[in-house]
Amino acid sequence: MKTRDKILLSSLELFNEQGERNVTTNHIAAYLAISPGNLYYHFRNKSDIIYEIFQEYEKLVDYYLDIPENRPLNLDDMTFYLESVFDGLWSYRFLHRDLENLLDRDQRLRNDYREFTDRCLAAISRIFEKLAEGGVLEPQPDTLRAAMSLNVWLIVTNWMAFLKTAHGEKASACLTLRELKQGIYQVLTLEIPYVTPVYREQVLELREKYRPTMPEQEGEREVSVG
Amino acid sequence: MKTRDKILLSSLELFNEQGERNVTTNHIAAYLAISPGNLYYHFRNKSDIIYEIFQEYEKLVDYYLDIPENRPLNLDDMTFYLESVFDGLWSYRFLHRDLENLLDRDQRLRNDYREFTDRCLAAISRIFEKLAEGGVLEPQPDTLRAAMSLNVWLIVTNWMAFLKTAHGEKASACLTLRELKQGIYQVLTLEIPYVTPVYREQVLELREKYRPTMPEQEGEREVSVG
DNA sequence: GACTCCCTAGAGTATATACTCTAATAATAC
DNA sequence: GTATTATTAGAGTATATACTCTAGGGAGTC
Repeated sequence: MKTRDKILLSSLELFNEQGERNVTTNHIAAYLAISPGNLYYHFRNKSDIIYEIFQEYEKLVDYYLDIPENRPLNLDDMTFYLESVFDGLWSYRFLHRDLENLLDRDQRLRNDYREFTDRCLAAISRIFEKLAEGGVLEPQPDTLRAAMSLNVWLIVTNWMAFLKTAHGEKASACLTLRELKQGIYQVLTLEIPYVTPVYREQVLELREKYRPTMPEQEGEREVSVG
Repeated sequence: MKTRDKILLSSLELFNEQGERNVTTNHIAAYLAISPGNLYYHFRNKSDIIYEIFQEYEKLVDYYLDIPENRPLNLDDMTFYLESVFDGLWSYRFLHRDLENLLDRDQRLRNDYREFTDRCLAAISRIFEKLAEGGVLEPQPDTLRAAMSLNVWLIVTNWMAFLKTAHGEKASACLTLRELKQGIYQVLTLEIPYVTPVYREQVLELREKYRPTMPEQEGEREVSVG
């Protein structure tokens, strides 16, 4: 693998594990056993590394959120979207951790992220619309659907932060993809009232699959996640 | 005012405006026109300042979220809770910005925050319960109510972050309390399906008050907030 | 061999940041 | 007044971090 790609890959890995703030360019170089000079030969600065990783993330999510125009959506589609989005979040989880600081430091990123958000919100809304076409959800007026989509976005993008802050320990390491996907339970909770009677049972069943299992057997404490 | 209190006050102000990461102890001292030595005479380190500010925040929110046990809750109560909570968020908004890093750097804060979250979630759930008693909301099973409360928490605590990232410009400064309170619109959106028919109209009316006004007259772009 | 181009090493730098140390000054107690 | 304590100034430090600069190796081409 090319050094440049190694840098991107390792940066992502380190950022995800330790947070961007705690990973310096020198750390990345040391981790790869290359010199700082080498790293800076491939990237002008740290921001450029982050920006490039963000672009990968953007591509991935855009790919996931591609919505077929020729047919309505069903429950399987919804499951796929939810699973995919949380997979993406997991793979690039550092981005949503220190987002505000990242955006403050890089205007390109700020603009791109804003547009990215808009695209995602539009996609979520469109998914709701097509789920209604497919008879899974009750149809809703545009404004309500938009507000709901925004709520979904808020839950999806911040579920991980909640998990990390709700943990007692450092939590950076001990978070799992499985836990993350309990966010799907939360999203489905939001949707329940809008599910058509025909699909109600199925959705509730699907939701159960993501129900948080009380994690700590020590009986110490439980996050009251329902 | 005592120097110690001035430090706390100015720190809060600077943290809110520029983010904790961007405000050094030297900045705080310079802002107050005191020496670094003086600052460190009053506080052992930066973490202690943050921790003390957090404790104020905790007290404030705990005070707001005190729930009368002798009567059910009505719509005015709900409005009060929402308004108060967003006021509190506004006053201490830096805390929710870089929370993960703050918690990583201070174990006390981590523990306290975890308990704080639990208390808030319990309070939200209790409010829903009492709103049901008051006939405002339909009663819900415990698990659903818990999951809903968590969704409310996610929306409330992350609405500001969304606003900041959705803005095109640096946004640190140009965010207003008024905009922040559009978060109430989002929370009420979540509650709509559970409002009893008797109160439906009133809640929708209340919600309208917080509807985001399309902000930029330049016709440039609009955050699709419904 | 010499030239070029891509890549790499590694010492080095400017700046920042959290924090320390000493000495002096103001406030208070006796 | 004097002793004691609380407060303050301000220079200074250790460490970190993002980044630079120079020198050179290796591979391909002529």
